[in-house]
Amino acid sequence: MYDMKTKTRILKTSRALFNEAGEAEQTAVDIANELEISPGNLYYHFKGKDAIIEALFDEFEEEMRLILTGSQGNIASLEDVWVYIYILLEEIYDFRFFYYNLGALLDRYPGLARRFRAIIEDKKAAITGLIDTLETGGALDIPENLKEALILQIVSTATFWLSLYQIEDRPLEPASLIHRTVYHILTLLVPYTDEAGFANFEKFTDYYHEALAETGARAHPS
Amino acid sequence: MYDMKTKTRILKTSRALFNEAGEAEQTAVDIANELEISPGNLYYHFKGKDAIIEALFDEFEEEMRLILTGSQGNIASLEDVWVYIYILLEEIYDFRFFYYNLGALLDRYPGLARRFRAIIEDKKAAITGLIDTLETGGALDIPENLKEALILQIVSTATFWLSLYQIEDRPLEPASLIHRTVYHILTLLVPYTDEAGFANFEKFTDYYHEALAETGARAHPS
DNA sequence: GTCTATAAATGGATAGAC
DNA sequence: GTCTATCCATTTATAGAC
Repeated sequence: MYDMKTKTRILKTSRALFNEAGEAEQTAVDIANELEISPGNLYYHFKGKDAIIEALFDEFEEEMRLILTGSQGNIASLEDVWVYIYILLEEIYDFRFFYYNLGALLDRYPGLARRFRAIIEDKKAAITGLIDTLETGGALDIPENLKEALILQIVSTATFWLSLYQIEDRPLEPASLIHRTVYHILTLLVPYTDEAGFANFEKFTDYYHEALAETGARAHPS
Repeated sequence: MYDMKTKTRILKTSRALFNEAGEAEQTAVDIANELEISPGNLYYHFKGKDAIIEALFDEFEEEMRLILTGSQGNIASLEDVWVYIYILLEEIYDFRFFYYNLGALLDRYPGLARRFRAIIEDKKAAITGLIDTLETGGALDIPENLKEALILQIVSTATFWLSLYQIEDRPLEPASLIHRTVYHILTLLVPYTDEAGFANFEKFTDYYHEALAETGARAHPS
């Protein structure tokens, strides 16, 4: 931390602060205090909180693009889907403050709205590609008139899962949270798998419950 | 409008303002201006914006409870489900500003968070009851190990649908928006219906496309 | 109940010394 | 690059007259 450039430290600390305590709650001065630098110094590096958020979005956008436009050609089974979705959700978790405040944020920074929309489109394309691959490989068979809605459903879940857990307010470890959501998404595909795929899914169910148990959470509220 | 008590007018106008331009953007003075009363007068009736929001939530909570805990015993077909979900989403639409800013809002008013969570629980119970009724009637058959996830999926969609369309940013008439979402939710049930149910669903598909056409929107982006 | 006027508080932003 | 000091703008909130 000590050898980082101030500009880098500002981004790192801001992100942590936003994720933990909410973006809307943090002022420029708060960030400066957390870093133990003066507000003046902060403003020397970034023209206010807006500029910091834009820079953070740059980072987020780049990493999302890497995941979403990377080759999904080698995904052949539900196991592979599991891993892929896990990685996607993990990345979202690292920038979760964007998702907590989405509405307010896109209102305040219209430039971001356009770019965020583009990420959603990439997500849609990635999921579509993934499903097509699975269908070609014979692991899945989805009626044509349901496919579009199913894809939208998956994209939607992969976008708003954090909001749902935020409301539920049962604090879960990040890993459980993500496991649970991946499980949830795979659930959507199960009706369209063959017998083998269904058997596989049962395995995932076990894995999911184990993962929850490991981190001290429970699959079902008491 | 002229014969309404000022207190009522404040609530009515605030809600409209919040829904149209975002809650975070409106100050107490903005609301007073819109009503053409003085800020002092506004503060006489409500101890600031917080008090207004709480009063609006009171209204929302009551109407949601009426819908969610009302008798769903007479729901026997997918058609009935369609109507029921439509009414639910319509109510949410009337208080949509709560949903745009959900994260920030629940952070700012922790008291609201508890109550909002209770509404989600009611939603979950209502959907569960509805599905049980359909299963008893023979219209649906859902594998036991998928049921919980399916219910959560429906609740989640019925909560975050507006956020999704907000991002998509294709301004739709409220009616199309709601139609589309109901269609979307029913899609989740289709894999578990019998042949008759599936045929019925095709009819809904047509209805859905007609509804979109009527309001000048398109089912698919060009 | 409603107004005008004004105080108090907060957060955003910059100038100038080091 | 970094600090201190300060200013400006916005929003909240209240006092006191009508």
